[in-house]
Amino acid sequence: MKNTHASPVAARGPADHDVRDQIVAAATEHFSRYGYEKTTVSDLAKAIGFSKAYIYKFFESKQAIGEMICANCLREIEDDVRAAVDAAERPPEKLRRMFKTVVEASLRLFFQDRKLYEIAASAAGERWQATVAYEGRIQNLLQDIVQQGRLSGDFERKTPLDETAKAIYLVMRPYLHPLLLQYNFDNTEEAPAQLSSLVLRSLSP
Amino acid sequence: MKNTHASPVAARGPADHDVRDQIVAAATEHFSRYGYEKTTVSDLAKAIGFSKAYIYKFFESKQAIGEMICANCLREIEDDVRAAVDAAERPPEKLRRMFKTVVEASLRLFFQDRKLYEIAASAAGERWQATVAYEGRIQNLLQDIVQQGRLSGDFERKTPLDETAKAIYLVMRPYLHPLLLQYNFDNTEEAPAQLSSLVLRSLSP
DNA sequence: ATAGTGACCATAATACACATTGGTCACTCA
DNA sequence: TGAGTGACCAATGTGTATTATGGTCACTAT
Repeated sequence: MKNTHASPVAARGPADHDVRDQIVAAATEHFSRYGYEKTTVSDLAKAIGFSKAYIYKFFESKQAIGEMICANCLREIEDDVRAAVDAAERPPEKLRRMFKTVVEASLRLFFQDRKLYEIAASAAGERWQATVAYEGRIQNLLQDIVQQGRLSGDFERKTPLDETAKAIYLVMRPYLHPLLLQYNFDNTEEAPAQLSSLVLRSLSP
Repeated sequence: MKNTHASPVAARGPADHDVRDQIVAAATEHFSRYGYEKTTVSDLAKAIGFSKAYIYKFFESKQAIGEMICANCLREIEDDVRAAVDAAERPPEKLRRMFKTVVEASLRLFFQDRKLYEIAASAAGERWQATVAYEGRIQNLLQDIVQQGRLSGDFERKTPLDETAKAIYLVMRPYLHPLLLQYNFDNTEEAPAQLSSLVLRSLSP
């Protein structure tokens, strides 16, 4: 069953409830083992020992469950990236690490949890909230790094900050957007380094 | 009928023959009106008043015909781009024009001859020779511009030429690769200008 | 009121018989 | 000899009847 439309997604029922967590746990398990499409809501219901109808007390739709799982995946990537960025001293190195790590983490998700990657990919294709938000946060992170670099004197200050950040984001996008990454496998080896270098050259004061 | 494999494509029979041209003409007509998939080889045969079998004296496969048409489309884009590049005086402006024109021309193909665009897209997805060659030529054009810029003193000379050209190509790729362009519609307005600026900043001596 | 469900519906997925299509080859006719 | 073809095959695509699935709701038991 297809799910082609853009998505305002809302949770439903008690936000903090044991059953909600059970559902998420079961969904993570099933989605990653059998895939999003092949898992039915009834499967999840069976797994937690409740009826299908009860699940809909907590989630508005199957997609909403998918969003949750997808958001978790993306958050893991994001955590990796933030850790890598924090670990680096100076902004230029932060930027390099960010690019490198986001590609590595995305690829790891792709090859290790391919089934979960499929969710992320279709989420990106259908513009689920989870990915839109993720992209926004990555963009912010990027802007922060550029800003830091300006303050530290590592980066130029003439170009408008948001424009610069946006442009850099456009450079990275093909490698962090799950749907696009697929088409860039050939370049995942060298692209992060080469593009980081290019971007850093463009940032030099 | 699907065509999923990579493609060594060869022409067949007499290279320069009236019937070959007729086939190409009929294919251009039919592909752009009804689409590649919906056009059968028999349709083309009927259109030129020969039997289907005769067509295979000139083309190894239906895909080979598609490649021909696709190559023509890509050549049109390329011609546009080269014209725009030639019209610009200095290398920085050449680069700006190149980026802008390749996006415009690709979008024009997309909206004007959507059916032909579909060929280009699947050609890109399946790595037909036509697109591989096209990408290669674009990459060369890019390298030429960078080289000119170095000679004229507009661009820096420290970074290895091929590496620089490759990196810039990676920046442009999402907008000239027909398959990828689809995912970047949101950015086709500002991306060429913003990314050109970024690239040019990275090239400044 | 709260926790939980079976029965139900519209739509989407599947399965399968049947029709098309890409591609080949032995063949004809001039 | 070479331009041109009808008949044929395996494989893919298509129409359709059937099943499975997402989602809702009135309802029960506590």
